[in-house]
Amino acid sequence: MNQDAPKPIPPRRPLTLRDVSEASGVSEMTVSRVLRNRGDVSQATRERVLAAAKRLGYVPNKIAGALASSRVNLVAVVIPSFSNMVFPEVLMGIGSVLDSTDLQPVVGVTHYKPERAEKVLYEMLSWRPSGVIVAGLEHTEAARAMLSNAGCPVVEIMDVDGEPIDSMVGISHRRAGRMMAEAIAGAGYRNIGFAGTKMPLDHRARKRFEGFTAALAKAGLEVRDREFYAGGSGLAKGREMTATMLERTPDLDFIYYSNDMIGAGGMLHCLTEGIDVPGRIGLAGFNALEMLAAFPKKLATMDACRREIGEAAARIIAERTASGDLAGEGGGTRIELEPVLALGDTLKRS
Amino acid sequence: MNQDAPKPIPPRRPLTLRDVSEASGVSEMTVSRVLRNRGDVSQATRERVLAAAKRLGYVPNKIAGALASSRVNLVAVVIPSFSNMVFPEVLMGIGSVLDSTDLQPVVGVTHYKPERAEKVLYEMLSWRPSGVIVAGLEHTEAARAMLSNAGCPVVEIMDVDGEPIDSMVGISHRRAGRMMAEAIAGAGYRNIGFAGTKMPLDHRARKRFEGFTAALAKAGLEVRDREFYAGGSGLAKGREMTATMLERTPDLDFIYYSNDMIGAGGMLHCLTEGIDVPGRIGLAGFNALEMLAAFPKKLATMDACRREIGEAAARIIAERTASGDLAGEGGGTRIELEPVLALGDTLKRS
DNA sequence: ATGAAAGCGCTAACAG
DNA sequence: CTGTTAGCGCTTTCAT
Repeated sequence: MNQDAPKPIPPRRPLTLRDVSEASGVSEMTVSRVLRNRGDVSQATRERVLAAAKRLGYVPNKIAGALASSRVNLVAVVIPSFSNMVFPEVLMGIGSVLDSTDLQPVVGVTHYKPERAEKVLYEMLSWRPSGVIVAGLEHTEAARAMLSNAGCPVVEIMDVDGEPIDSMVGISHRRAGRMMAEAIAGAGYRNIGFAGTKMPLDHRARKRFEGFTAALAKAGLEVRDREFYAGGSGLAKGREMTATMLERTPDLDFIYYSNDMIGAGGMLHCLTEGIDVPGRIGLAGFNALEMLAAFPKKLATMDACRREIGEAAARIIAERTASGDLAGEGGGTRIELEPVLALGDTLKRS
Repeated sequence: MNQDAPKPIPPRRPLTLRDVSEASGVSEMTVSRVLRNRGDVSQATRERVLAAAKRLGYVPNKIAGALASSRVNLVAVVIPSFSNMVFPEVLMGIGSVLDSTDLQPVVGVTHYKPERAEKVLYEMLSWRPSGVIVAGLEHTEAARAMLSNAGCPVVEIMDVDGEPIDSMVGISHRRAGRMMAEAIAGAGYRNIGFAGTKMPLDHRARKRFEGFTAALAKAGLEVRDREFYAGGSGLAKGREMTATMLERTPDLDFIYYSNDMIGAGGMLHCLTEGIDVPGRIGLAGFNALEMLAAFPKKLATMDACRREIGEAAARIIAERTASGDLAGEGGGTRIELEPVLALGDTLKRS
């Protein structure tokens, strides 16, 4: 074997800076500088070190680095679920912004359970992240205490109906519900049903519903029928629920769905049953899933600005991290995005 | 204010074990023992410590803990994308298994770019995770080197057409493509088209296509037309591509789609255009998305066992971590799952 | 059952 | 430009 081209030797124990130092004949400190592109190092030394590190297959130990520097390039992201497309889209927004920094998102999932949220948060904060992005404004007392003392920027996302701990980015779900109710009532629908998820802990869905009923009340209307589901495919459930409601309350002339998946399912039901939409019955969902564009009829919906929310939240963390403003001296940023109504083909123009 | 119920004082600097030690009058070491449920500590001391920790709002510093113990409860998960439902489902499988351990998944996304995969991997390995789960068997040389030397269990998932570095869990995409081709040819279709994503780096899609064409060839057939797309909503793209192909090659009697979203789009196109499916033309997708169940017609598809793959991979990591078998003395586990064909309503029974 | 001492692998701060 | 010296906050190990 050619001695001038030594093969990397698979290490038994993880390599340390010291190994690279010895292999390159340069002090640990200088190796550290080269590897982090910090300070002035001569081109010659730099190359020697890089060559040695590469040949050995050295991967720095961020744990030690983080402990020594008390800097951690992790951003904790706490979301309730992966299952519908809404949070993946928020994550994509976060990722697209953080990709151009050296920050890295770390995701924790709570399944809409406050006690899990507490645990996930505790776990993540114990890694001393550079920032926290958490869905929603409602937290247990313990979670709120942890967030207040996190010692890093905290951005609560999705919702702006409440007081943030630090910063918040989102839409007003009450307003979203209200806007939809006004559009529906304004278009002349009178016998309105609601289909949603069986989730007392989905505060945003609850707020939309509250805004919805409040605005209906103002128009002298109330929800004529409602149906809730848990688990399973949204699309299929939407079909079932729609069938159920139309049978139970035949004179319904509108159904407001708490998300686009069940809304699209309801629309499919009407299409296959030959029910005239939006004449005989109008339909609307929530989220503005891209998917809707492909259906024969476009469901009325409302854009929740998911990607933008992720981007804005990540930007807040990135900026505060860059400026070293850990405590949020500025008093925290508040960004309310505008949910945009899309009438589509399932809500009569008023 | 009641002096017996002192309020937690928001700390300027993160609290340390020492703070809890001083507040409780117990040595740091004992505090550490209590907080980790390790060793014997008297009930009285335990309570004092717990009370102090809670009152102060102490959150342990895992960075220091990990450095001292060289134990990290993180599992690195490297996936190409969040955008379709396939990887979120894998993540749910992983999560469901790790939730009952003290391991925590950390997700990195590569966007199907080898150079990003390398960077993400380097970044994650530098946190010395307890295990790595990475999608696919194809890696750059550098990535392969890092994985080989990771010093922890490495599970390559989704695909089994190749040699794993350590363990692998997945299906054979070549075989999946072959099975579908056999079903299609067996049902009597002869003018077969293919619609897929413009992704030379999606090796699994490529392997399915290879298996597909190989099996067609064996039946004396070849792909009559093909169409590729990039980006955008799958559903909408599926419609467009289908329209395009049917115009260009009117005698097509089957289209095989590389995923269910575009397949469902194609099906919607046929439904709205009144094209007889599966008589005039047959359709099939891939993934067995739950969503398909809600459409008026069920698309023929193949289950890629996404959730099961996630679960099995997580189980391998969890077991190896529990048994301390970091190096994979057992030689690595190989699990090939069986993709299940679902004919649905869009592929004639043979 | 509890404590004291010695690092884990790296980086900040300072010295040359 | 490069090296030296102290820790970072915790856990391991060994006393007591």
